[in-house]
Amino acid sequence: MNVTVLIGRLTRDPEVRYTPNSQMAVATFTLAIDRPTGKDKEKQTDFPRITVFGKQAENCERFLAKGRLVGIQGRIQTGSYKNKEGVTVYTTDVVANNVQFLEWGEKREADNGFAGDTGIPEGFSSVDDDMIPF
Amino acid sequence: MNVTVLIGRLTRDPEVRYTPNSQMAVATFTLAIDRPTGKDKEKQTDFPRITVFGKQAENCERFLAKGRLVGIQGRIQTGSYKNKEGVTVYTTDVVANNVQFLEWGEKREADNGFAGDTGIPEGFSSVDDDMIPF
Amino acid sequence: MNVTVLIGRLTRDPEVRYTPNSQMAVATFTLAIDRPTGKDKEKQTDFPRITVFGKQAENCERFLAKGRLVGIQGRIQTGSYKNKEGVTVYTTDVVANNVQFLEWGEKREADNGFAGDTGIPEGFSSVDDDMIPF
Amino acid sequence: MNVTVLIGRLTRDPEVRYTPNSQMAVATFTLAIDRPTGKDKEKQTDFPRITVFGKQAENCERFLAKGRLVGIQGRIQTGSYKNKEGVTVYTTDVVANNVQFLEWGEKREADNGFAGDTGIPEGFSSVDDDMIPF
DNA sequence: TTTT
DNA sequence: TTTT
Repeated sequence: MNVTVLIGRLTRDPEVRYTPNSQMAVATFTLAIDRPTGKDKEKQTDFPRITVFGKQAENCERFLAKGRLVGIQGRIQTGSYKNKEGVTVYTTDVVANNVQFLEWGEKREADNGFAGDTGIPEGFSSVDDDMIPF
Repeated sequence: MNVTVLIGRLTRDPEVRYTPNSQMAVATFTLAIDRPTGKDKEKQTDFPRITVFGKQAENCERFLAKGRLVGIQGRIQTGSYKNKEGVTVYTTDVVANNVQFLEWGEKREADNGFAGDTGIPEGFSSVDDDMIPF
Repeated sequence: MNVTVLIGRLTRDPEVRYTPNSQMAVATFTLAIDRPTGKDKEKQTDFPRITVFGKQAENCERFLAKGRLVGIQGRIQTGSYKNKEGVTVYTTDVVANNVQFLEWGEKREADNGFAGDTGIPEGFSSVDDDMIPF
Repeated sequence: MNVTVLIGRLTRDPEVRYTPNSQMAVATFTLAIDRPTGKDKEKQTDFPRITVFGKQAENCERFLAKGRLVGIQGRIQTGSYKNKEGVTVYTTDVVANNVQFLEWGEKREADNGFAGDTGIPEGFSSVDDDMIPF
């Protein structure tokens, strides 16, 4: 059993890649979720990273943007990759099997992030067909 | 909203630390959760890291051991720390607010891991009172 | 373990009662949640009944209204009562421990439902202190 | 969004029916889940009813029995039927899309419940193809 | 008895 | 660095 449900806002526009073989869309983004905290403590926020595959990834690209509110149903997925120094980095993501758009309206102009700054974790920059979870 | 429910087996005995001020117990361990995968694909497993605070942490120390099956109800918590090279490492854990023991029996002899090998992520090696989430 | 997470719209304004002794607020309402269904099948909707206690119940009264979108985190609670014919009726509700308002704006004018039509299930019409789940 | 995760024990052996057209297996059973309650209050238990379809229903029939511990991932489904007095009865069930067996061993001898006492709610006694949720 |  |  591995179930996660989140409601939060995108910290940036989603990034979309395509797997080399099946050309399946893979969208990734990060949610900001405020932690319910006693009034004495300072506000804290969690930033889980979300991965979406296939048709839903394409819809995320079309309809989501920085700041938009979404509900996610998915599961925790762990992995690892070697960074350019050759050291192993461990990752923990939420792979969504259901993304619910809780706010609509005109899609915002894309973030004017420049090319080198994708917001995508290094280990995911080359999405691959064996990442597809079904 | 930030809800996670997991059922899996401990990859090692839990590790327990105490916060310096309140002397609250903090247990950490990793679960192995097999991914339900088509029979054609090879078996895959996720390894989310769990953190438990307080009385429940003490019970984890007493009753859990490597291989034991547990149910976790919690939420995803993200954080970061600087490693000894000064580079920021991002972490994603599940902070449990409910641990359900699904197997009992004699607690196993502890893993004969030697002192330097705690299995605890570097960023957590000094647990601190401001980690307490309530 | 008993965890439920829902996102849906209120079918009516919430109803609020107070327990006789502690005078704790108890809000009840029903959510409409569309079932994701193949395009060939007709649209289907589930209508789980939600119960909220205490401060959150008061906030539901203030901020929620028919049609409003909410997220619920809670657990399934079953019970039973005898109706006026003396036959036992079994109930299944979701007791919320967290209600997240996903839409704001002016609270709508109340439904012009007349007095005898509370929308509250018979077994709940007399809320009682021993219903308080904490 | 409509997500429920439960861990509990069967109150009876599962009952299995087949839909008239597709001859798909439909298993139903009730879980007992103890409510975590302060030590002052008396112990309380919830009894949600579970419905499982298809191959998983067949596995439930083969491997589950009264008292066995299971994990359920599913969603809340509401419905209604008319009883023999012609009065409408509303139902709330959990439709499982994943049943995890948390205990194994020899399947127990079936409950010696007599024929007229199926433990299945009246409204479900004639399972029908349009109940299949996919 | 049902919501957008 | 991984469990049955």
